[in-house]
Amino acid sequence: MLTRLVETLARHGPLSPEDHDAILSLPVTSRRFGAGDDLIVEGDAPSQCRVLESGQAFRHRTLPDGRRQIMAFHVPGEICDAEGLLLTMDHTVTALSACEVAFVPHVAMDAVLDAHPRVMRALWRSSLVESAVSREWMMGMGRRTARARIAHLFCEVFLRMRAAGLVENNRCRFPATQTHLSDALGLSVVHTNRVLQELRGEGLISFRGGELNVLNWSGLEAAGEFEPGYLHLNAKHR
Amino acid sequence: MLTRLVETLARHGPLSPEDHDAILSLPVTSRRFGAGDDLIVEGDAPSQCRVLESGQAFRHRTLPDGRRQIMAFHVPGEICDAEGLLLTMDHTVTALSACEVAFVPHVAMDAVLDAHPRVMRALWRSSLVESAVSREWMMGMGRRTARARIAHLFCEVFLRMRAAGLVENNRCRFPATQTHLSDALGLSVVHTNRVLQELRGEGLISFRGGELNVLNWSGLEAAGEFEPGYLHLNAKHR
DNA sequence: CGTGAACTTGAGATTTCTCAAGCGGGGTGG
DNA sequence: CCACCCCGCTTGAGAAATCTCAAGTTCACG
Repeated sequence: MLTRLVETLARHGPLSPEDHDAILSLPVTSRRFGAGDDLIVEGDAPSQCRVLESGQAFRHRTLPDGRRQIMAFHVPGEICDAEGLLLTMDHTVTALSACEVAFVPHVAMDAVLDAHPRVMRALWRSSLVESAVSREWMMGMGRRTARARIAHLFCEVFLRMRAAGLVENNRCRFPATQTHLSDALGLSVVHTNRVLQELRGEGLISFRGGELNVLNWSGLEAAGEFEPGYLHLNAKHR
Repeated sequence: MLTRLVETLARHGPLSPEDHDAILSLPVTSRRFGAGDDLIVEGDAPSQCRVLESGQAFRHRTLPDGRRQIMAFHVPGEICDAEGLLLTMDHTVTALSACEVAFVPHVAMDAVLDAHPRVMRALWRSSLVESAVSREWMMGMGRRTARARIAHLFCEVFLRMRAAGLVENNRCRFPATQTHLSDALGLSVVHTNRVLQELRGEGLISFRGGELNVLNWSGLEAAGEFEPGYLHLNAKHR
């Protein structure tokens, strides 16, 4: 069941065969969600972990008057409410596309984590990488132009999807609307739309039908001032 | 030595007496830094943890052309390079004020973490709270006005300093310059200055001589659309 | 008393926003 | 099978927040 999760965790730290087995024998129930369904909402104190087996999701929070901020996108293989193990949810996670989600009871997860320090470390490391991604988003929202922010986001999603083995021919699924992009980047939809046209016009990307197609990687990287280090993708585990 | 760290970790999870002892008997060397000194810089793969025993610090990254983004402020008691245990540093941490920093070798720390799952969890939880703070900053930079962002930052620093026992008479140390504030909030110094005058003019705060004085808490909260939940300060551990 | 960093102020320039409206395709009820 | 509707995308145009440039002031410190 959780093979995708094992792959993801293994990318975050060396796991022994026993660690593998422990994860794979975790009790799981699987459930499907449609695009736009909430996987978990602000204020919840969950008793299960949600693992994204397939599909994409996003974290977000909405202010009373409707202003929304998207804080992260999730790619298959990731636990999208890991903080729920230790904290009450302070934001909502919603399906961006149709998703298959594996539910793992916290009690079982806790037992594995306490008995297998390497697994806990791997999960911890994955939260640390998420933090690094957040910081990079801050860099963008605080100090980059709309154009760079959009290009940067595309670079990031593309690389993370590739790491999950979900890029083919420089294409990957990314069914975000322009409203999603705007809310992720702190822009208005109108402006996002205009900048998107610019990027398309320059032949850097195509972005239609829920699919991102990178036509000119180095151009896109340059436009986004993108440096992949913060994703810690290939770093040997330390 | 590490009593402050123990306090901080204990706020993040129940620790047994043995856990306490394990932390307190960690080997430590202490060092002083002046304001503006780097505690650790981007690209480092440290072999020690840095614990802020006193003073404040901030995380930041600077783009080639000089645009700087501050991603977090640190308050005494926090480990300011916890991610260094598992990751190469992707940003720099610099002293905001004069600091006293305790250095703990990773080998020793690792041993304690593996032998004491509750300690690892507490440390992990503290990274998760840092993430929550990052998300709140994103909310601000993406969707709040300059005024709300500044007020919000003051609320946050004030509450975190209070949690560390460092507020007296509604005052706490916060020796950030207006340039620091600007770089943390994604604003220009000029604009920061003007908004600051506004907040002062309304009698919400005073902010001089490296000291923050909250004159009207509820007014400041309102101006910042501040809701303290994301700090997870009083939450019972889960 | 000189110097530099931090803070202030003025004023014009930009980016980005808001409001408003039109377009287009897919999905649905009649 | 068609008409309608809604959501997402696009465009236009004026408005607002914020930025940049430039210069002056203040204050702590040597």
